[in-house]
Amino acid sequence: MKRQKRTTIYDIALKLNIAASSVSRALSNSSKINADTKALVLKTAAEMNYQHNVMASNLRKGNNQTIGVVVPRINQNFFSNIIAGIEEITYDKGYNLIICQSNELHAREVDCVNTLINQHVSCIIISIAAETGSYDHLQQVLDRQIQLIQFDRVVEALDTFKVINDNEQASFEAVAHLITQGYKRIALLEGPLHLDIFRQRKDGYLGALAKHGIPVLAELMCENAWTKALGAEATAKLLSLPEPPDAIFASTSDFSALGVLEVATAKGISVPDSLGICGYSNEPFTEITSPSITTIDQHTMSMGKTIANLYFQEMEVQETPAEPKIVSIMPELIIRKSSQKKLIPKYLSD
Amino acid sequence: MKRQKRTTIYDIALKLNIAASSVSRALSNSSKINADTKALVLKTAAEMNYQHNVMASNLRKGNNQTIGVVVPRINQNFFSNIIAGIEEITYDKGYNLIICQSNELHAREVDCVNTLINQHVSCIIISIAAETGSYDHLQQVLDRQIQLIQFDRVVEALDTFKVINDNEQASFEAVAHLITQGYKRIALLEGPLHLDIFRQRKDGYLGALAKHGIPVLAELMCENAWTKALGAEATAKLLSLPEPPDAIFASTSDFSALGVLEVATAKGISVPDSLGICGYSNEPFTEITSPSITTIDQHTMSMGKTIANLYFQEMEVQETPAEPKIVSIMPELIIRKSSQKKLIPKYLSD
DNA sequence: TTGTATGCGTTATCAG
DNA sequence: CTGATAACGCATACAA
Repeated sequence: MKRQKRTTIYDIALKLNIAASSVSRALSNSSKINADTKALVLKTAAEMNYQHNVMASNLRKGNNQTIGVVVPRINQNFFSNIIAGIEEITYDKGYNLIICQSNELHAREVDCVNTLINQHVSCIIISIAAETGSYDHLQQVLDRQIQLIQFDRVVEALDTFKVINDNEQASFEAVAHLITQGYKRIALLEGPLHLDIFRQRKDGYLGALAKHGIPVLAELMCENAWTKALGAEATAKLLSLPEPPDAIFASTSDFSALGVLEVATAKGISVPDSLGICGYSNEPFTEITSPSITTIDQHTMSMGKTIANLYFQEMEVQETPAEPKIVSIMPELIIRKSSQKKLIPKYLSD
Repeated sequence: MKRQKRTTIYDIALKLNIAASSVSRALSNSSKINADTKALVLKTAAEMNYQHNVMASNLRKGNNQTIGVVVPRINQNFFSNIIAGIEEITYDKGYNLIICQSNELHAREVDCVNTLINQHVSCIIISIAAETGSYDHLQQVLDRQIQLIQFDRVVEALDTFKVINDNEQASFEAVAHLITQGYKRIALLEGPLHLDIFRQRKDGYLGALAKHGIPVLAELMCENAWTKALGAEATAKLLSLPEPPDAIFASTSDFSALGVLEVATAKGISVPDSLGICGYSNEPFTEITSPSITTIDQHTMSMGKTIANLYFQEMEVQETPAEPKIVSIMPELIIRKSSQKKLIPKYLSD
């Protein structure tokens, strides 16, 4: 079965015995068109089941009302919320969203970016994959005059718009909170340090310890503990140290914090009394573990909106190339039970 | 700053002093081209930083390697997993994915579908919004010869490809399991019954009761209890009945099951001993509540892959319009602690 | 306000 | 195998 020919503006023009350009003007709501002709065209278009061809229109106009998004994984709370936020705004602006996932693989990320370049999207919004690699593909985007916004996991060296969380400050506050609660040997679960976000979180941790005059102990810092399994593994090691920590800041994610909690529970170590825990991300489940897990909310949905708004406010019309801007969003420490030691009243502890 | 002109096949043709059509053939890997010219073109294209213009190509070819997806919410585990699954396949096939969310609103869903029609996507994959409404917009899709796949929440009356879970069978098994565990008064939390999936789940519930000769009691069936809050509310009512239920099947979602659990815990009712609970969806958190929640896994990721494969295997090339097909995926009952009553040994209970 | 003519970047057709 | 040319559907500069 052959695909049926679609109605074009020429078909309408023919039927009404007017010029195609008039039809075009009527449909695009131009000011230079008689109200009556416009009404007639609209009516006829509806009757003829006319559907605007965006591809042709975009080709002619040379711009494509489409934004590409590349994330490591679509089905991860953090990212799906951000995408939802972005979509909320772009939908209102009549833009489309093309979504790709890199699966944390650099090669695939490059592929996705190339696809989006081929599509001539107006803007690419990206959070880079964990796998290390060069950043030529992002430079390509800039070279081709396509707008680029990095978020969360950004390449600092590249001079682009960026929307990030203030990871360092958030981590600082989390660790300061643990210290205030009376924890003294605070361990850190780290993510891959070639990603800035994890370095920043580590800096926050170090800063808080320094501020409170607590010594930094190498044995309490575990590299690459960024999944539930790896978090559990690291915790098992930490808890069997001669002098185990009395708190663990799982700076990588709530999943690793969950790993911590499970190991502690299995070993009969009471949380928060003997071990304080703080995660990162405010995954829905942190609220319902027992005890509930203290964590950091990254305001993901609004982060997505911020990203999209950045494009529409500063980049959509680029008379002069807008000066790249870094927007920092302040995450929020959500204090729950896993970090609230039953404080010994002052008069007793003195 | 003006947007710099992009390199086109004409630029390449000019430089090499050959025809544009030859360049096109070389780039599209045609067979009717000399290997040497082809190599030369490819080399020159790379040097000139040529980038294929998909918009122009699609316009000319009249087909668009793009698939549109419309879901109620992107940031919902079930949907984001399905999208991830779809993307996995479409990526391999070189297709793009345009994603929209209806926010459960009918008007917005219609809007999304129209946008996708305007984009002339090859296929629309949709799970309809909860809000009731007409289905003209879906009929439109069919009328315009655009492939349509419905999944999960489908309009049965429309003769399209469908990928669904066997909700009835899954619910049947869940309730049968509760009965086997010794629960005798099993309540049902229902979703909006104009959505087939919720009707099917109810049918499964009724079927299991019938099979085991358990009377159906209207007072144990709660309509519209499909969020955590509504589930909690319904549970409070159920538990204050003169003869309260001894198990609750939250057929709507794990969130409502969580509502059940929280109310029960607050009232000091022991789960699973005095109250059995079964949810639906296998949200990550069901594993870590205490007690963990028995639920139904819908194999979402593979469901997404099934959907995409359906398109590529049966619909991409449509010599004759393919006969719509319904693919049913069998969900899996995940038995956890919330439904495992400590059975009283036979010799004591007799 | 309306019509005419042209081009956006490709690819398909046809003749060579 | 290669080149010339038309066409995909639309929007715009220009003329009327």
